[in-house]
Order: sequence, then C-alpha cells, then structure tokens
Amino acid sequence: MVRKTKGRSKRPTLVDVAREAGVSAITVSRTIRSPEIVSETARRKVEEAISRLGYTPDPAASALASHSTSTIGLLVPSLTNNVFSDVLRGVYEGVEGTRFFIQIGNYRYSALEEEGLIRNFLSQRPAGLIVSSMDQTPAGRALLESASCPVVQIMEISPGAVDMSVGFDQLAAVRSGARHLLDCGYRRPGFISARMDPRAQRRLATFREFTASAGVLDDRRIITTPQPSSVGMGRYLMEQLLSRAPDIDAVMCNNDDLAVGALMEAKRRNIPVPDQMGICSYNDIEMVRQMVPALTAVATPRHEIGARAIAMLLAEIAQPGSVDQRHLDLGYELMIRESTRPV
Amino acid sequence: MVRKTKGRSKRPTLVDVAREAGVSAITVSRTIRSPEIVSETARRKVEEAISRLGYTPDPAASALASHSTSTIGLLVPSLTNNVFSDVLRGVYEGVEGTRFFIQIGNYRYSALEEEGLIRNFLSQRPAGLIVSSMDQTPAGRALLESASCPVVQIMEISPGAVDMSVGFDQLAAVRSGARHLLDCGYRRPGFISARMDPRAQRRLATFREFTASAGVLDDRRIITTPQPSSVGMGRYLMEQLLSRAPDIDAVMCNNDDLAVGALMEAKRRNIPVPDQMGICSYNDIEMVRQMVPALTAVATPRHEIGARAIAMLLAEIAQPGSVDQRHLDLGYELMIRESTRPV
DNA sequence: TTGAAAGCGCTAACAA
DNA sequence: TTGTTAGCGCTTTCAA
Repeated sequence: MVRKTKGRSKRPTLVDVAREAGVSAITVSRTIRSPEIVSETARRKVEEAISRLGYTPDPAASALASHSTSTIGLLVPSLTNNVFSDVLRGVYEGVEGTRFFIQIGNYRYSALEEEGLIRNFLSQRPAGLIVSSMDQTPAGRALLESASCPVVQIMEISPGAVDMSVGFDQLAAVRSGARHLLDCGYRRPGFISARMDPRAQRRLATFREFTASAGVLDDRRIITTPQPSSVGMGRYLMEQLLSRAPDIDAVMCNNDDLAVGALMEAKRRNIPVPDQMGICSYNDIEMVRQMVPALTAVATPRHEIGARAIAMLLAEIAQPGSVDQRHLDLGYELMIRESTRPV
Repeated sequence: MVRKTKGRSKRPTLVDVAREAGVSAITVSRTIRSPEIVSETARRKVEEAISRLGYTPDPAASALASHSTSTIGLLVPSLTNNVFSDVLRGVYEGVEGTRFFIQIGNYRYSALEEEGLIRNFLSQRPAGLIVSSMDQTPAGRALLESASCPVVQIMEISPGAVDMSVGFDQLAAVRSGARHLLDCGYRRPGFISARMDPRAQRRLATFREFTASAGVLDDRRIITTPQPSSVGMGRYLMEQLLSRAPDIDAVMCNNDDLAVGALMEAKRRNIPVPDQMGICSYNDIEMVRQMVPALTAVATPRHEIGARAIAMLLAEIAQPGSVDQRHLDLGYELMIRESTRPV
C-alpha cells in the first residue's frame, strides 16, 4: 500500500541552473530576486536554464541564508466566528500574487495561547505579523515589541498599539446602535452577548454606561454567556431575556448570529418585530440584511480591516519605515433596516 | 517612526546550547527530537541549558538539513464558504499540540490556480498535503502523484484518489434529499444552485437523473448561477424559480445559505412552508436548524472530514505506510425538520 | 549512547 | 554587472 519512496528527489539547485546557463550561482539568485540589476543577456540565459531544468527555489535554504522567510503570521481568536472569516478574506486577497503566504494561528480567545503562538511564530522569523487584539499578556506584548518584523494589530483603535494598527472605535460603534434604539422610541432595551472576551466585555460596559446615562439601564435586561456565539445561542439568550424581563422592548445583540437567533425566537413567539421588539445587530454579515424583516445593524469594516492591514504590512516589509499612516481608523456605519421602527 | 533595527538578534543556536551543556551539538539535536535515545544525565543537562539560554530551534535550518518541514498544506476552493470553515476547524483541532502547522491555499474554484498552488506548496517540501477536490488538471494530478509526501483528498469518495481520501457519497446524499421531497408528497420539485463547480454540477446531474426516473423532472424548475452562493442569492434564485414555474411545490437547495434565502423569500411572499412549499437544504450548518420553521437538510460530515483527514495524514507522516484504511466514507444523514411536511 | 565531519541550497559581503 | 568566499543552523552519516 505504500506509494512513496521518500524520493531523494534530485531536484535541481541554483548551482545546476548556473552551470546550465554558464554563469555563477549568485547571478541566478539575482535574476530571480531582482532581475533589474542583471544584464539582459545573462537574464535570458538564466531564465531559459530555469525553465529547461524546471527549477524551483528552496525556501528553506533561502530563509536560512537570509534570516527571513516569506511567511506572514495571522493570529485570530476563532476560526468559526464569521467576523474573522471576512478579515481573513481581505488578508488573503492582499497576498495573492505576492511571494508571501499566510500562516494562521488560532488562539481560541486565550491570551495565554496567544502568547505561545506569538513565541512560536516569531521563532520562524516571519516577514510580518498580524494580531487580532490589543489584549496580549505582558510577556506576549513584550515579544511583539521586540519583534524584528513589522506588526499590525487589528480590529480596534488604541493609542497603545505596538507598531501599526487598523481598526475602528468599537465602543462608539456599540453606542451608535444603542442610541438608535432609543431614538426609535424603545425605552426598555436589553443586551445579549456570548463569548465574553475582553472586547465583548468592553462593549457591554459601554452599553451599560450609555443606557445608564440615558436613564434606561436595567441589569435584568442584560444577559451574557462565556460560551461561543451561535444562532441557537441567540435564541436561548432571547428566551432567557424574555422570561427575566418580559417588558423588554428592544435588544442590542453583540454579534450577528445572536441577532438572527433573537429574531427567530421572536418569530416563534409571534412577537412582532419591529413593532413590539426592536433588534439591532453588530457586524452586519451578509445574511443579516436578507432576513425578513431585514435586521438593523452596526456594520463593521471587517474585510477592509484585513485588506488594509496586509497592505500596510507588505509596504513596511518592502521598505521599512515607509508607512506614514501607522494607525488607521476605518469607522463603522449604522445600517437602519426593518427590525427597528423609526420614530 | 521606524521602530525596528533588523536586530542581528544573537539568538542562541544549537552549538551555544551544546557548549553550555558540555555536550556536542548532535546530542542537543537528539534531545529535542528523540529524547528517548539520550541518556538521562545528558538529557537533563541539555534541557537546563535550553531553558537557561531560552533556545528555540530554527525551522529553516532544520528544513534545509532534513529535507522536510513541519508545514501541512491545505488547499480549499473558498474561504467564504461555511462548508470549508467547518473542515478547517477539524483540521486545526487535529494539529493542535503537534509540531505541525497548517498553511492554507485558496484556489477560488479554479483548477488552474489549484495546480499553481500544488506546485508552489510542493516546492516548500511540506510534510503532507490535504486537497479539497478530485478535479485537478492533469498536470496538477501528476504533481500530486509524484509528491514525496502523503496526500489526502477530501470531500468526495472516488476510486481514483491519488493516495488517501476522506469524504462521503455526494451523489447519494443529494438523492436522499430529493427522494425525501417526493416521499413527502411534493410532486413539482425544483433545484437551485450557485457557484457551479464540478461538484455542484455532479449533484445537479444526479438530481436531474433522479427526478427524471421518478417522472417529475422539469427543467423550468432548475435554476443555477456561476456566482457565489449567499443568502441573498438564495432569495434571488427562489424569486426566479417562482416566476418561471409558479406551480413549484418544493425546492432542493444545493447549499445552506441558498436554503435560508429561499425560506426568507417564501416568508416575504407569504408562501407557507412546508404546506405549500417544501425546502430541503444541503450541508446543514448550525443556523439551518435554528430557522423558523427549522429546515430539513442533508447533513454532511464536514468537521469530521477535516478531523479524520488530518489524523490520517499525521499517522502516515509519523510512519509511512502505517495507515491501512486509506479511503474513508463518512456518510451523510438526512435531518427531517419542519420545512418539509411528512406524508 | 555519543561525537566528528560534511554538507543541505541559498545569500551577504566583499572584490573585481 | 558579475563573481568568489564564507557561512546561515541544523541533520545525516559514519565511526567510536
């Protein structure tokens, strides 16, 4: 059943190409990495030799000799969360056609695991690093600070970023959703949230402050769980909310799947949305606007965060120090749809 | 604004550790890779030296000397499709805690791009490869056949797999959904599908054959698009279907998001589901069973495919030829819920 | 169980 | 513009 014979694959090397082309090894190397500094004739000979031999460079040898790889590390807290799949897409689109490739590390919302991954990634001498939080452990942060490659922190804006950052004001975003609910005339707003990582905690705190200052805070109307977010969890939290505070008239959801779940639960109970229950979602993945009724949501620039982060990183790798705007605030947008009733 | 000084980081090497521990370099190497063949005393000295110096191995040097890396390549046709995010999760869970890490390549449903990625990945001497299709170009297939690492093809079962495979019978799966619609008493079933890759094509062909043999095939009730699948696309295709064949009484959807869209469109038009319209979904991501009404679906073992594929691969890497069951059929399951009416 | 010697395939640094 | 030389940090091979 064994198929492979660990083929001591006599794969051609730089030296083979050099011999074939009648030049030196370094000329071949240069032809590949910076063709513009090689003479027309040499280049042509080398290119022919390469295609004749079917040569492909060995990235390991290159990494060893040059002390740097073409790997870009991307640390995310979750692979399941739709939020990050959009970021991911932006990042992948940005590296397409370059010599770089992405290596994803999933730290599962654990700062300790994140620290381990940072250490691990850094030991591979990556060309750059994208990390999805500002909440590193002190050791993790120290590692990032002393990294010998550019680092982009994404998702939030924060004055304390290590090197570069791309994000938006998450707290202003959640506030705009809450404000919209009040503007619509809802007076007993609730809040549901799953997976209470530091960022979710901060958004909850902001919701509490905002509603408190508006005189409509009631802790019975706030339900959270450390478990992962899902549509089913949205239904469950909505159920809890309705039994603990039956007079609730609106709900701010900390994630899209929770909002979809909340809508489904309302439908099951024949609670009319938006008339007796306003629903505001957060992030605004595609599905949200296709619901019936379409969900109002705070739209976050997930894809653009990925795209801009990788663009910054590539620019900084190509030319260290060349990126002027090292901290980008991409903003957010309140998408008013059918699940909240305008005044 | 520049922060880094390309730190000629005097990072400790194997030789430094050897000197510190009073042994030779190769003993340090062995202590790390196969501690069981090193004496207790030597091992202890080395371990102490490693932690004292904060040594981490350089993967590039290791790869160059040993002709193999700890990278496992994973080729997927899409980063957006929920199907693959479940597979991904299974794979990532499987490498956690091992020395391996995953590198994802997205070939965007293009066999040509896939071929390029195979070439690219293979030139990095990966420890193993997971590919998500059986539809390689001839050159792509040849590359896989001559790869010097184990290869797992996932998603489908097929006698023509290159090395190992993990999947299920996609055609039997779609047939079971179609059969269920007929069993329920629906007589004018339609089919909607987006992103017509070869696999989607085969499923459509199977639907046609099956309905033809049951005498209920009508091509007006089949609508497809090459564009990506989404909830919005599901609504759109449902709309088309209803205008082209208003007498339709059920729809088989080739993907979960299409089914959710179809349900929403039915709701918008006040078409009662399941009484006047049966809906059957394909894949069964979490959201599907949380809809109101909950959607009937053919559940596919996406997470398990990822988990089993990586397990096979790791076993084969550890001990070439050790995997006996080289082709796994994981099956599928029809989940009957509220969107189809039982007889 | 341990070690010495010889590379792996490339690039940095310098020289021509 | 091109070449020479000397490694990069590890593992392989062979020997003790």
